[in-house]
Amino acid sequence: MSVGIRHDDLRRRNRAMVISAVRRAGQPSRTEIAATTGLSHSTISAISADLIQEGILTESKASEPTALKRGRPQIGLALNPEAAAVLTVVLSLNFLSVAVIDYAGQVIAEEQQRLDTLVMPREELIGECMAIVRRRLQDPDLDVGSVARIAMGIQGITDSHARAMLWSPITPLTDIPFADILEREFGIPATMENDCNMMAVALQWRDPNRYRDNFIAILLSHGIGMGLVLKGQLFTGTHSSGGEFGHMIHRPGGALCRCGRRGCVEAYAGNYAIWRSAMMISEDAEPTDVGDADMRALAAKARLEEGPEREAYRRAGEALGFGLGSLFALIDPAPVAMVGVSAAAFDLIEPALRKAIAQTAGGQHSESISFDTEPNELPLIREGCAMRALTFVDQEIFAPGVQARAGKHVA
Amino acid sequence: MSVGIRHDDLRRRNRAMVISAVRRAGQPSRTEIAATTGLSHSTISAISADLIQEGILTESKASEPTALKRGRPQIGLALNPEAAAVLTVVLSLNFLSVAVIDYAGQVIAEEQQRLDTLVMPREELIGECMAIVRRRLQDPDLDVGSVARIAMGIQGITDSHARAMLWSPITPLTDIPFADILEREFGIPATMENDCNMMAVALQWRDPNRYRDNFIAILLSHGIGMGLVLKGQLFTGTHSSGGEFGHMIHRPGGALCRCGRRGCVEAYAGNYAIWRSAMMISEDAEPTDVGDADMRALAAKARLEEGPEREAYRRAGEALGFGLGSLFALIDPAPVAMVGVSAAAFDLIEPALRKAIAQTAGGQHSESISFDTEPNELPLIREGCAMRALTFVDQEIFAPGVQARAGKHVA
DNA sequence: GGCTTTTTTTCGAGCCTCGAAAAAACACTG
DNA sequence: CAGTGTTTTTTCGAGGCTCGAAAAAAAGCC
Repeated sequence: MSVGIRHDDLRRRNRAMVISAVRRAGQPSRTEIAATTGLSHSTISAISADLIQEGILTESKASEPTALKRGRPQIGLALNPEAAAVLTVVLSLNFLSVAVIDYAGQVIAEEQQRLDTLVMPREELIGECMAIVRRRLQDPDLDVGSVARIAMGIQGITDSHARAMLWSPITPLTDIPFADILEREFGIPATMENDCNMMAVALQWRDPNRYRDNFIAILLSHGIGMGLVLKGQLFTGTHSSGGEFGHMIHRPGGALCRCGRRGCVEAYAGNYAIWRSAMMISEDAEPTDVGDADMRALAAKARLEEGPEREAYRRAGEALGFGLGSLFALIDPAPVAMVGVSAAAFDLIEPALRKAIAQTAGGQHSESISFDTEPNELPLIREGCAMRALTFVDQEIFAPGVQARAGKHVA
Repeated sequence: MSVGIRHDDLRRRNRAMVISAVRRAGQPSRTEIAATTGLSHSTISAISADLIQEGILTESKASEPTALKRGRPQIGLALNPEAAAVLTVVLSLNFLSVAVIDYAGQVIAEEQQRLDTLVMPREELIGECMAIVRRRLQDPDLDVGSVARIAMGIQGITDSHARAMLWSPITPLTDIPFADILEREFGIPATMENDCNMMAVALQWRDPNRYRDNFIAILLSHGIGMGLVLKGQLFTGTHSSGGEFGHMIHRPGGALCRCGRRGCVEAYAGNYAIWRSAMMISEDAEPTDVGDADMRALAAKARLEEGPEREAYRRAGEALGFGLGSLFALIDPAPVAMVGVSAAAFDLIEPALRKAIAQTAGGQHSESISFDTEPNELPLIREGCAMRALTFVDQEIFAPGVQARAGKHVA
């Protein structure tokens, strides 16, 4: 059962609330924070005084474009960029990218690198990841002590505690506990996040109006992934990162999927599946890697004329539509963001997708379901990792406060 | 954004925690409560003194079979049965059943009635429901003032706020706001709950070891319904009661479902679908009602010999298996309880079901997924309604406390 | 009957939030 | 430019809550 609320939890929670209000709103005044949190002005005043004194928040006087109003002007509160820093590591197919981000969310350094993820042996892959992180941490411009968190994102399945990569399409290797390895190597708390989950987190921050309580982010790439937010919270499985939308069964016993099973949504809508279908290769053929450029050429061809290419996208749309329909039967319809190379070909996918959804339980409001597309997943994943790490610092490091933290260290 | 924690929330939450600890544990001592809640002995002592003084809890001296131990014996705390009462109304096909339950969870009165739900006009159906409730409330043995909550359960789809029945297989009528009607009629707060959700709630109370954080209750009856508990919490859709497992798509464009669409899981696994298949009737045929006795006879025939009956159950198992597999792809595998008439025929369903699951993403641990069967859904639904209503009283009426409630009334 | 053990209550200290009032900081006005 | 009005922020005392330590209570044990 959930634990009771102790007296000191109260302050911790309300501090967390103030910090998150500032992170969300940009430069809210104390009065605005009081309004959104429902706490009294005196409480907000006391808490923000503490937070400023601890160097977590700053008063921003740079509110130049203030509308001239009577009365004492509001003082905007902002996150102090120097309060901390976080580091993001995004590992994708043949590509490794690292960024250092200040507490206010600005990128202050980054580094990228190509590497052959598909063939690298275990030690080498881990080694390269550690090396690039070490280079960034040794940057003389950076105060290493301020790096409070590392968030690593990867395509594939991670465990539900965000500690390890269990399986990934970008490497034959499995079960690499990246979070533990990073922590041991650098002594900085780390997590290993699923790419689609991070996309969802990023969308929530980018456009909180559209992506607030319930929405779906779908990665249309080599594989099909999903990040799901329900009731404002990231939905993860109980054992794994969950949301293996691509491996819902579209046609029992159907086309061969990369996962070895048959009839998965991905076996019709993944890049390799669209390619296989367009090239009139058997559905039983082993999945092959298809480059982004090839996919773009395929989409162009499909737009040009009727033919197997267009038919391939139609079938992808159908699979995605029935999959979404089944999902909507379970969770009610929600806005969908399509991300990845094939999202750029969403015009080819959409008609069949909508037609399929209309035939399912979720399709009652099929027209009202809205889709957004974003062809480039990498920036989203990094942004999601950054926000993940930053909110961790907010909630777990800064919210407890100095005396609480001091107490913990002693214990 | 979520609201800050005020000072008075603290007491409310901790009172709620103590009450729920007592409801869960039966007759825990103050020391046990302190251990499970993590609060100090002094706090538990203060809170329980209040609750006893308010007549919500009682000290139970009836701890006869206490193991003789040194030291001051523990005093068990129990719910005071007379603190309040709740009323459950379960409306199912041709059957209406009402029960009055005391605060400790014991049934103190009940009444049942047959009625032709399929053909009754709107006003008459509502009228019969109100009449049976009124009769129970007028029982001279009952203190009407103590009835604090009515929970109504129905087969079908309810809205996400548990206020109205949106659609049900037991009547052609739609959109009946039963909760509002009950509240207006009797002045007692009421809810309109989905049957499968209540089954899940009941299972959680009946066997908290097996059904704790993540599990699935599936109703195998005329239609196919599902109640889903994730992370210990009932999962409901954003608009409706959600979890329309029966209308996930099994075969795109396949058999005709009662809902008018094609290829739903229910169109292969609902009673009418099994019957249709066993009788070698076309998959395009309109669904017909099949009695429980007929279904039992069908199952007996299927057990006896190979033939279309056995094949029908096999196909039902396959549909359920692929549906569950897709579900498991999204939420990771969890224990499943099969409830309803066809759960008694689960021996006929299970082999094909397991075989299908094994071909899906969730099937990696296909053997480890365990199934339970319970042929009678009605007692479960009533029990779920009762617990729903009682925990509402716990959390929303008794937890705030008298002075808080007095304050509310004034405001 | 005194001692030990365990549970429960009591009591003062320390925090926290709140409301009211005061202070601060600005615009407007004549 | 001093006075007035307005809005934001801070200050201060009151009231509650939880906690730890100590005391009290209620048994068994010898």
